[in-house]
Amino acid sequence: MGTDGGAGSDRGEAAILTTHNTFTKRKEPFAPLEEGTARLYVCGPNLYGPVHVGHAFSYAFFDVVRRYLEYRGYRVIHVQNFTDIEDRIIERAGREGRTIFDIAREYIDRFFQEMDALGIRRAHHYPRASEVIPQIIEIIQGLIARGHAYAVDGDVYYRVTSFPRYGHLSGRSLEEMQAGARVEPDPRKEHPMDFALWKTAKPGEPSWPSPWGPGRPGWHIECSAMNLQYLGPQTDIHGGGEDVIFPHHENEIAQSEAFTGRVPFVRSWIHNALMKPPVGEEMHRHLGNFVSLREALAQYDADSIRLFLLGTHYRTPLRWTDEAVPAAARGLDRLRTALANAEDAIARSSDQADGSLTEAAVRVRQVFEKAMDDDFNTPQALAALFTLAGEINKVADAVVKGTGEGRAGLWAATDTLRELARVLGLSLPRTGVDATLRPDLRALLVEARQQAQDLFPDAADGSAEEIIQTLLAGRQQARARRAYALADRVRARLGELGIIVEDLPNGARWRPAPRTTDLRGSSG
RNA sequence: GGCGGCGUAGCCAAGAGGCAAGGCAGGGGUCUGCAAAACCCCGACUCCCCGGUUCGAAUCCGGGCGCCGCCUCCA
Repeated sequence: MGTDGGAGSDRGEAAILTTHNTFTKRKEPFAPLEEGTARLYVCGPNLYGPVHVGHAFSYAFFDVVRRYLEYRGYRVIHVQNFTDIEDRIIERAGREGRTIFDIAREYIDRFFQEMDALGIRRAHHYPRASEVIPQIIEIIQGLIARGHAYAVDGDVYYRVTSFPRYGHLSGRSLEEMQAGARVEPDPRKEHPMDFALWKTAKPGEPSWPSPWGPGRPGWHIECSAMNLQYLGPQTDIHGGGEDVIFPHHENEIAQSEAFTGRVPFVRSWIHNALMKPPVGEEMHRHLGNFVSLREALAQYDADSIRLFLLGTHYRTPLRWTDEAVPAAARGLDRLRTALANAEDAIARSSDQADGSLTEAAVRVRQVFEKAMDDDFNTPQALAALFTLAGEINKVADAVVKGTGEGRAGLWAATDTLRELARVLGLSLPRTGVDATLRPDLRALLVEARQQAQDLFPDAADGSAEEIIQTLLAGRQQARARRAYALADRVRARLGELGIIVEDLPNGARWRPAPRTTDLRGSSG
């Protein structure tokens, strides 16, 4: 077995991926139920409002989990739910005179737009609670039949005392939970910790017909139904923020295992730590102190945000601040610059071999894999990338100075850097300029032509990139004539537009400045 | 009250018995018309504090101090 697509089979290493399992509180070797296939379920958002950077952290991390599993040769089946039936959405719908489906549609559209922008690969299935009502009813009926649930006045509750392992995931016993209970127990419940599987409809609320009368599902049951529907009775990895360990995931285990009889429901529970807001300790949508993903994307580019998010291990809390994120953006610039330096050096390098850099690429890949194998240690993996960038720069520097060569090694190293960065979801785009800058660039060109028409041809129809190239070419001639004032002025003006110009021995190079503020905003 | 976690350089952050990764910021130097980038050199005599175990502890044990999460909806 393991000859086709097993873990790391194409890497020749018998490395073992270990993941921290919340259920056992230990790191365990990743061993999927089905050889070569990884079933991944990630708890998705409640659609009552926009997602914030904390959600982005969770989804970006699990995106990396998926990418790494695929890098390791697994076929991944990735499912993420949308909660479109829940108290807050219903409340909001009532307040705004809309349907819950209307609200859900708005935020699903927005969700995809923002996730795409962040470079998060789409899951294979995005079931919504409202789409699995028949499966939910079937599960509830099964639970009643097996004595794990009971109906009262149109509500159905899960009987926690019927499930001996209840509390294991969150590490507490029924007695402990009762001691800390902060809500008045519903007298109709057999046990205070019994939770709702089905809620009878209140006037004006959306409802579905059921054997217990019109009503709607409780929150936890949707995920049990979706798992069963899309991944089967057992899943390899089930993830989410650590705030949903209890009661959500605890209840999922109780429902799913009691219904299917298959244990464990999930082989490895993975929970990310929560992100803190710039000020305060908890970032919550209902507290109103969150940084929305939309705001974040307006201010920073996707790679910078990802680099920031992955710079802390996923089980360590991190804080979104106006110092830390720009610092990550500048760090990202170092990675991009290394690639640009390598390309520049390759262009002027003639020989074929450079053993040291080729070896460095192999070594860095090993370090990267070792880090990722150890419970997705992205900070260490990132450090490996920076090490490789440094090695690339050294060789590129030597090539430029004429003291070294290394075309083959530079190729190998840049390929490796790009490939491993992609596993972390970093796209490291070569360049690229905001198309909305074109009018400003045009104006700058017109201004330059007024100074020296012979140096700057009128690129009236050119794209933003072409205008930049025209400006740089003219500037180069100006420099050749020692017209430094003009050359420096063009460079400074480009700088104001977020275009950094670097004069290299063989010509000028440009790149977008690390985006640490909203260039379109008032601060720019 | 119960369960769990955290405290490492100016900032962010890995490491979990054997010379304290990496990034950002900072200082000096090389290169450059200048700038930028890159390269070279420099930074915790020490990992919240106090004890203990050990040849050896940031890492293990005990006790403090400070901060936080969950126990109710939350990624």
